[in-house]
Amino acid sequence: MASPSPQSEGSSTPERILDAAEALFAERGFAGTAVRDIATRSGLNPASLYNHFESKQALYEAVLERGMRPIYEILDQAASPDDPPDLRLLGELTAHLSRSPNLARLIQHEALTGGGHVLELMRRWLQPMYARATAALELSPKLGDWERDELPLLLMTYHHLIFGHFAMAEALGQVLGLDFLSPEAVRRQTRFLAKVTERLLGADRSGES
Amino acid sequence: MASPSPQSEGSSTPERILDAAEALFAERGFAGTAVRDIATRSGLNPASLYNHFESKQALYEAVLERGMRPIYEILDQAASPDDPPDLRLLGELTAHLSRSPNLARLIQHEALTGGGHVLELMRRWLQPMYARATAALELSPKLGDWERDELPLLLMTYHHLIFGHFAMAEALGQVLGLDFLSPEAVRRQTRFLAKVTERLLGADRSGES
Amino acid sequence: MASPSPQSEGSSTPERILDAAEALFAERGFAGTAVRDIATRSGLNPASLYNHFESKQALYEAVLERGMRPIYEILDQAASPDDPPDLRLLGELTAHLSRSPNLARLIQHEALTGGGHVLELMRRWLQPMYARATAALELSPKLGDWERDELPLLLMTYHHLIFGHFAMAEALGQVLGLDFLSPEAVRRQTRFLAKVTERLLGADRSGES
Amino acid sequence: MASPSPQSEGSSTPERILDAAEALFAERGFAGTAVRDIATRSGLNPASLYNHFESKQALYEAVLERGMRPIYEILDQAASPDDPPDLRLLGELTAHLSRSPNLARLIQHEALTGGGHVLELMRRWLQPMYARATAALELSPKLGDWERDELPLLLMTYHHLIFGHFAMAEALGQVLGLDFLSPEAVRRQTRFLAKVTERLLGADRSGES
DNA sequence: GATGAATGAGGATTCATTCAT
DNA sequence: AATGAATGAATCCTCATTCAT
Repeated sequence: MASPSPQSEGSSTPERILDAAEALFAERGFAGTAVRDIATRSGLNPASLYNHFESKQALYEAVLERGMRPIYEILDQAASPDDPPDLRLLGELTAHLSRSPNLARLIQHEALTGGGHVLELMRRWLQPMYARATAALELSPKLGDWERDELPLLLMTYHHLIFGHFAMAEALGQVLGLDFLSPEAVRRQTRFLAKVTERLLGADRSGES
Repeated sequence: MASPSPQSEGSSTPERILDAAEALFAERGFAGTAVRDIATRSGLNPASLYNHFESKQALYEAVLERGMRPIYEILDQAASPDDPPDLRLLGELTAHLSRSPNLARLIQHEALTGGGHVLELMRRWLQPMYARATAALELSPKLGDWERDELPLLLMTYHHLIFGHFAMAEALGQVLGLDFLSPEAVRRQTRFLAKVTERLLGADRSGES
Repeated sequence: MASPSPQSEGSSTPERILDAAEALFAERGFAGTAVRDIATRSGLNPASLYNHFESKQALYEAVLERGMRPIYEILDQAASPDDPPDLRLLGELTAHLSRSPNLARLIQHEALTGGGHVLELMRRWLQPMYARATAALELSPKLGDWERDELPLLLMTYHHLIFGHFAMAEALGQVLGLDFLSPEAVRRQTRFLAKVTERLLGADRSGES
Repeated sequence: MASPSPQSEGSSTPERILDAAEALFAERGFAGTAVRDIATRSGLNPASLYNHFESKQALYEAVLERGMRPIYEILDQAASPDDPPDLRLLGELTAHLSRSPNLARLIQHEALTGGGHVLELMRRWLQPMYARATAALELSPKLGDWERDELPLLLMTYHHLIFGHFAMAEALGQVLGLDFLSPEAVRRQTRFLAKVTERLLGADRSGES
């Protein structure tokens, strides 16, 4: 059910474990993933895994931490008051997630099972993420015709278009017979995001973007 | 961890089981839900549950079946060549899901764990759903400036704005301190959808909406 | 390592489990006893055991509870201000423990590992036991030449002569090649206790015994 | 759960290990003690421990050996035909055990779990100990009114009053709110032993005390 | 002598499921 | 239709021990 992954050859043991865990947690969720499978995929005995991580839960959090850090950094540096919702930011996020779609699935799993043992992580990660995003949005030029209480909805829309998109990319791709992760598809999604942004927030309808 | 739900008092035993299962599957996913907890929440002994459903898997599918039928029907009757992506359809879906947000979470769980023992269900439910929606979209008047290969992206966007929205409503509501399920919030979301639709697909840029 | 015990045939399942557990806990202590061995000795699958007791710890406490109750009752009814430390009490305790020497070992295990997860039980059982015993002792006629702060030492002496004796009976019996549990040996120990009591607390040195 | 003990600073590594092991074995018994905890308490990695002792079992036996030697020597040199059961012997044992109460607990653990992998040790240590003690007792002057088959019972009594006393000192002290290990308490126990001996074996009933 | 990493065996416990009542 | 009791398989994790460094 889980054979040693080829990509993680030269890396350190903890990294191999994190890779294996990330893939399986993303695919099956926390409860659906057996420690034994993570171990097998890392080429280890399950017991060895506990030399590197204290528990399944701790491993899960390490996976999340490692995955979230770059996203956090992208959000951090992107507090610039540029173009509408910061097309550069959207582009970078899209690029990053297209490279590690597991991450998007992990985050969506988190969001779905919210109430449980991970709500703290949501508080720790998602909330500041939204705080920053809100701040960025408010600096955006043309918010004219959105009500203040529609802002969170706009934000969620972007959340869906980025995280939701890549979280469902693989599954939906299979069902629809498409590939949402090819470089071309990623370019298309980036272009799509720009177009959507232009229409939702963008330049005055009479002028150019 | 799971006490008998008050709302399902007068209903039949299978319905009480389905209610309990729906809530727990939505909250914790398939793997994260224990049959014993479903039984407890239904006021039953775990063994009794097997008088009504053949297995956990069968119960899960029954939950999905029961939940999906009304959605399927909404989609069915809404193949009318009306206004942009059929605002009435969007409104009905929104209304329905706001009443049973569990369903939205279930569907998103399905979408996330795609590969597994549920892919068949995705094929059975999601694919026709998308087929219908695509058909509906293509009948929409102003698709002028969207490329053909952007259509699935538009579709996904609507999927997110409907299913993703209500799937994350509870969790995100907690984190952001908002209530996305109040009647008022549902009205706002419906209005928001209309606005988004108007901008994405709607009225000629020179005319009115 | 543990074959179904013959003595516990007709009894109820929980009782069979308690019997098995008592024997093994007495022999090997809490940490040294495997749930699997208790199950085997009860003629059960380890999982079945959890239909009757919540955990190993809970089972252990049930064993202790069941074993302590009769002792507690003996102590209860023996608050009579009779002869020196109530020879009848000593006799009854001796008789009882000689019939279930496991109990004595269990109590000594408890006393030895004191600090741990069982200290609460010690507080619950041993302390009142000592309180009662102290009260009884103080009513004893000839305490003349014992200092007040020697009372606990006298108490401990009796604790040893009763509980310690039967706790070590089997092991020491093997080493010394004697049988401390035969009816005759029990009578001898009872006589011995009376003699010791006579000398330690008993009758005036000049008068009768 | 086990932090490096302060007292064993300057000592050699094997001694530090023996100290840690003695404390933990005394507290939790053999089965209840994890090699890892011994290592931690010795300030070592579990693996390092195996540079000094072949196995957990070997370490346990080394602890017992080290602890028993002085007792053995005390018993050895005390075969003198002095006063009733050799008050000096009792005093020395009491003094020694009050200084290392762990030892008393260890011995009682041994006595309790008799049947197992330690019975050989009992044979090796306890039996000669009793042999010597018996010899010593028989040289005692006033055994007049004890039957020959009561001798082992007298012996056990002394065993309890010495080993049992210090084995339970800490635990019982906590429950009763007393300190049985303070110098004063040790003096009191010594005095108590003398008094008991006087009454059980001592001076002619008609003469002086 | 010390250690980080590895492991097979076994630890307690939970799981979904069955069956006699 | 309901349940208490039973169970094999699997759960996460700890154990004592080994070995290359």
